[in-house]
Amino acid sequence: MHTPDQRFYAGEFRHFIDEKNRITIPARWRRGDAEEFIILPEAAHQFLLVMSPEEFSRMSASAESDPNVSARDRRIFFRQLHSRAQHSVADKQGRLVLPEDLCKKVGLKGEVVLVGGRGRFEIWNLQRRKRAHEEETPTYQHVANVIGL
Amino acid sequence: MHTPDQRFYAGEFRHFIDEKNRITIPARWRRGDAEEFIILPEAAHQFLLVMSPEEFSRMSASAESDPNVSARDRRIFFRQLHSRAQHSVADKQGRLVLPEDLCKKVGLKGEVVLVGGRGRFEIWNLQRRKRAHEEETPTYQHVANVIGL
DNA sequence: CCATTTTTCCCCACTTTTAACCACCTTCCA
DNA sequence: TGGAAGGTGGTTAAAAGTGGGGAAAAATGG
Repeated sequence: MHTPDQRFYAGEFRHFIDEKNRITIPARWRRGDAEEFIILPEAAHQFLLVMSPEEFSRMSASAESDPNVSARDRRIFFRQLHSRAQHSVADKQGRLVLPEDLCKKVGLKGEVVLVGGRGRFEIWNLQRRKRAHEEETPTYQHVANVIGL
Repeated sequence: MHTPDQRFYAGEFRHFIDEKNRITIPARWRRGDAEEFIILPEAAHQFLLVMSPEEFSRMSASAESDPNVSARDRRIFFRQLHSRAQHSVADKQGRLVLPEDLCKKVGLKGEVVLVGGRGRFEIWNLQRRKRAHEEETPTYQHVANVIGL
């Protein structure tokens, strides 16, 4: 249930993107020096998705095999997917350089929120995150009730 | 029926959260040094839930497979779940640092109540716990009667 | 192909926060 | 009644987060 590269990002952190578009990855989320990441904007440009290359591969593989997607759609999807994704390596201080264009797309500047999500994490604009979180809360509470959390 | 990491927390303890948001885990509940825990607020922000990463995984797995939850709701649920949960490790004295924001959410400060509950335990605000306990007592007694306890 | 400008990235430095460690007091039990 | 264990408080050293300078690399233009 826990492969070696299977990361687990949990919690929420507020950090700053500096003048050089660098953002510190929470220390608890780091595994070692010069960690590699794939960065891509979420489909609706609501936030940035960050994950390891392995997680990216897993995600791609699952898209590859989904029976609900036609071969044609799949081809188009992968073309866009790989053009949107960017590769980045953390520096010795554990910071990631976020590509300027991706930041613009999802409205990232100054203080942002890093949100853990299993094998990946998200980077959100502060206000947008607040709104989305509030919108999702009723659903969360509903499911929590159902499963008896 | 008892896997190695399957814990059983029983009883109720009154402890103090200090200036640094540390709380001592009851000695009887400790298993070893540097024990790991996942901390998350209960859905209605009534108290904090504390459990081992294994217990957290089990709980996640049960949500994963529940047939009463739609795929969409499930996705939202997991997003929120992982953003709310925080990872923490006990120090050599058996104390846990509780994240400030989580304490605020459920109104924890100074003296609190630790309540055992199967594989996890709860941390309550004193008054709130008292009220909730009184409200739940009739139900408890009713069921106890039914099952002949 | 070389010179110049721009960008990237590596490293150092500072401040704040975290966590490791030590010390004390109280309680429980032999 | 003394020793050990449990709970709490505080000090100090380490780590985390942030900012910035300068070398290396890349892009640009003649």
